[in-house]
Amino acid sequence: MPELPEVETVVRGLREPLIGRTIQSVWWDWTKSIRYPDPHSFAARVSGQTVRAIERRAKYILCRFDEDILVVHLKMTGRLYVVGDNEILDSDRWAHVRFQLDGGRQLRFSDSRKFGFVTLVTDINEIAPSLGPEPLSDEFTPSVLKMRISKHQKSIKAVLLDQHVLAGVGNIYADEALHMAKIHPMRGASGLSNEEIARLYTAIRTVLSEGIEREGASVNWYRKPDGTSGDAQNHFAVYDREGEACLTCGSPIYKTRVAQRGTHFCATCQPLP
DNA sequence: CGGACAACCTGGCGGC
DNA sequence: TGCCGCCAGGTTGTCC
Repeated sequence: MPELPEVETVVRGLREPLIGRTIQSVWWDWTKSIRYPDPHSFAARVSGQTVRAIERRAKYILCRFDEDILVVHLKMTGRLYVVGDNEILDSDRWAHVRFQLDGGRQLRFSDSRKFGFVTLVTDINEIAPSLGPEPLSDEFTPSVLKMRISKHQKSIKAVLLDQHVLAGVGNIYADEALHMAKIHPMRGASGLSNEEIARLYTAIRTVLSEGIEREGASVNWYRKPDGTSGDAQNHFAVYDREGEACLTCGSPIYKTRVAQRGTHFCATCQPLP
């Protein structure tokens, strides 16, 4: 899925068309895309509510009404977008949940793989308790990173993917950040030096910020709410570049398996001790 | 606690 | 062209 930069891009793109709009009705064709409450209760409760704010927490999209919060997780292939009156007949066989808005437009949750979901809560902690800090927030500092990763014995890659340690980093940006910080993904998280942690801190913030500036990475399914692609995929240093030359040293990029995830790295820039 | 793996699903791609 | 196996941005739960 979309990771932090992609979700942030979706959130920014939805504010203009959604804030101030009132949901009139809800249509669905896949019950499990609506996690809570049951679809009929969900539709009844959402109908008549007006969108007051759109925010992001980790990889969750928060659509705030007066009391309730509509939470959306895109998982691997989810999309959230608004179609206008003239495009209302556009077909999207994967748009499993559709919110009819006042003014004639429609908010769609589309998800070919059906891993994602929409749900209704009154507090984000109901679905995502104990999430780690936002990596781009002021509360995230090198010492916070050190404190949070050093208590884990597993690989640094696995720790970066753990949303309870740090919220929002996924498989692509974990590989990119580790390459930028010159740290091998299989290094033990508790064995990193202060200097390495400082580099990793800067690298995480840099790759995520650049990802947002480029409006996300369109690998496969991700699209911005307006339907166009982001640009971050054209700037990957290692992700999806197996066999190609490292942009830093020219050595071939290797792909392996770490934490059960495809993992890309440069053995020259990111040596194991 | 950590690691391996299955589940949840479908589509795209490479190989034969 | 057709079929088959494998891979995929995430998260959660189970088992050892």
